[in-house]
Amino acid sequence: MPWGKSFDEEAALEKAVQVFWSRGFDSASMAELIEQTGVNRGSLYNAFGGKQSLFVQALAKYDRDRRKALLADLEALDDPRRAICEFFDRVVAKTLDDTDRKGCFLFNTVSECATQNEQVNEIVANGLREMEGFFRRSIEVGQARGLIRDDIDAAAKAAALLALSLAIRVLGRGPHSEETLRMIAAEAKALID
Amino acid sequence: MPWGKSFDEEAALEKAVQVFWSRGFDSASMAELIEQTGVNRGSLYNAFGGKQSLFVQALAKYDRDRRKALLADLEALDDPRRAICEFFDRVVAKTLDDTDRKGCFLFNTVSECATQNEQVNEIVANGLREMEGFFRRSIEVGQARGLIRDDIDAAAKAAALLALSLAIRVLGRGPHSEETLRMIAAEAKALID
DNA sequence: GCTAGTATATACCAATTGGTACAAACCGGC
DNA sequence: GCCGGTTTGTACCAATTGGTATATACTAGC
Repeated sequence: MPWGKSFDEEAALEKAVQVFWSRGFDSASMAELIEQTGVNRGSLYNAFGGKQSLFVQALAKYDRDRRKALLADLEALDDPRRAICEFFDRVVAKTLDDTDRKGCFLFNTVSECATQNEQVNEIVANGLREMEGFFRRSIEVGQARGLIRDDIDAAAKAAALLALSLAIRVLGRGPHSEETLRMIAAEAKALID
Repeated sequence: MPWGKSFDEEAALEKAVQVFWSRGFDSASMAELIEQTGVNRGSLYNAFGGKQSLFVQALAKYDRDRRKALLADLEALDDPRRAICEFFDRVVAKTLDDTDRKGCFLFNTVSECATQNEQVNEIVANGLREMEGFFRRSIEVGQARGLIRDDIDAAAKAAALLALSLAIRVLGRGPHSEETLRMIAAEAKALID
């Protein structure tokens, strides 16, 4: 094996992320993927396999680079209450910034799960599970440190927080008022008061 | 005009609702629409116009037959607290029943708004607005009757309730546990305690 | 400079996309 | 039984779909 691939696979995959993120699996076309990645048709198929396989890798990259990274960031604060508040501040900010209304790739894909393969379902399920886990852990740690009231049900609140963050991201894709999104975020924070 | 249409336009439209509901606009094909409605290609185009126009009419029918009807039903209870609880009980029940994971046609369409025309955006915006209005009105009436605490912000809670119902419906389309959905519904009810 | 693996451009494929055209069968009012 | 509009079946359209094939150009190690 004299030498390896030469084009930037990671950069191409990132472009693919953008396409699938804004269009979803079905509506994204290989033509657009090829155009946006700038990679030749044959090379794309050779490097990533078909459309399905490319989608899985794109979703996995998004999950790794964005979702995992964000949660790690917030957990590193080592301040559970602030982590949750910051989470919602960032969600709202990202949503308001999101001029082309792509929303969240992971949340968008939840709606496509029924028509997707097992790998996609695995990534989505794991992503949601870990987000819920982040909320639950934050609450429990907060309670252990006496920063959060002890009588709240961490698991229940975690589910509600996941739900509210998903709703902000989805509503952000449609007709919405900034005020509504902010109110939802405020209610989320109020859940752990 | 000697005589009118002969096939059942309403029944055909209901079939179209089912197709768009489960597939979304992009992924639904005219071939499937024609097959499922049982109406001939030419007749379909003649009666409803193109795909876009058919989608608008299908979404409008869903909005009218399902969303509007449900809210009217609940408001007729004339018991705001029970109306909200019943709303979430029904949302969870429908979601658990939803074996093909179609979710809610209106909520699904929120995610497609960016690529849809003004009429679709209008229906979605109005639907969300009226749902939020239903929650807010219920809370305010409850407060006026002394059934709901007076110190809660009706507008803020209404936004949160809308968000939670949307989240239940969306999460129901992906990998989820019944327990999670029930917890979210319980948290929704707890918001007005 | 040869070689082996890679990238590119292009042509090609069958199938499907949304949409149109049209002739024939159908039907109620006259 | 004729008439006007409807429904139907079918053929057809250009464009696009995801995917494959191939011939050529490229590049690094030998």
